[in-house]
Amino acid sequence: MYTIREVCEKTGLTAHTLRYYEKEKLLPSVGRSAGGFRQYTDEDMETLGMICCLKNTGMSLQEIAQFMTLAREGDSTLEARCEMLRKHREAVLGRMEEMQRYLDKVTWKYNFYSKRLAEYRQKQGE
Amino acid sequence: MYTIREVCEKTGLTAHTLRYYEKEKLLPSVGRSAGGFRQYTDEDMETLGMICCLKNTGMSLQEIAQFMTLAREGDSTLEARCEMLRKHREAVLGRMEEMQRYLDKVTWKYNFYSKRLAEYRQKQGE
DNA sequence: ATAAACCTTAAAGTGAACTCTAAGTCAATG
DNA sequence: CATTGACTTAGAGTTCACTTTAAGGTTTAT
Repeated sequence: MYTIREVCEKTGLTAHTLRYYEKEKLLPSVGRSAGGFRQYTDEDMETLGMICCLKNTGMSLQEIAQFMTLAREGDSTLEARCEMLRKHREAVLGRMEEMQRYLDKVTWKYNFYSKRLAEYRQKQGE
Repeated sequence: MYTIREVCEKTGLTAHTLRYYEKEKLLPSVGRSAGGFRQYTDEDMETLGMICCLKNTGMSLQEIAQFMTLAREGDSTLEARCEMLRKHREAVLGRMEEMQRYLDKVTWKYNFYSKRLAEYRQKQGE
């Protein structure tokens, strides 16, 4: 069991964000201590890992909430979830190819600027 | 010379967005026809290409505006621009490595779900 | 010459994802 | 047992990147 503070440290999310994710149904309702404090289980941590993975590959919180809601409904939603992951994986692959192309352009520009800068310094030194 | 419409078609940006970018100093002030309509030059198109490249690799519009403003100030800002590109390139590389790690996780999850789905269907069929 | 399509502006509105505030409760330490 | 600091809530506010609106001027086709 982890306190919200410990979960913040482990995930890099703020306490505000964790409560927000719970409100938005990304996480199931987290268990509470006698005093009403949140107590995150290892399973919650697993779910959070998946949330971060999906979020950081560009899935919207809304879609993540949808996925997580399906996950809580059991095996009858396996097909729908499988399909969501398939599509998402395709999207990520496409995004990475695009990024690679843009990266090449950034690299080219950087090299171009480096050369121009060297020339400029040459001229200044004369 | 291109009308705003032609530029929209070439870049995939809307006319609203193009005017917005100009207002935010991403583009220099674009030339106008007698009637006051924007006329984009090939140089403007080049700049737009760079803007899209930087934007699509995660640079904020604010930073792009900064970069473009420096570019208009001439060679004395070469060093600053070079440094911006170097840092941005690093960030993009880091982002891509992260994406790759997350992609592996998504792929793993997808395969896991596919297997579970096959098992589930097996059971249903019995 | 007039209608339809396209252009202009400033400014308000939108949606996503937080982020902060206020007012109060709980837990650990001197 | 009181104080300090972490936790609770609902709800308002912020930032980014557009996106739409309102009110009007321009161009092109008939």
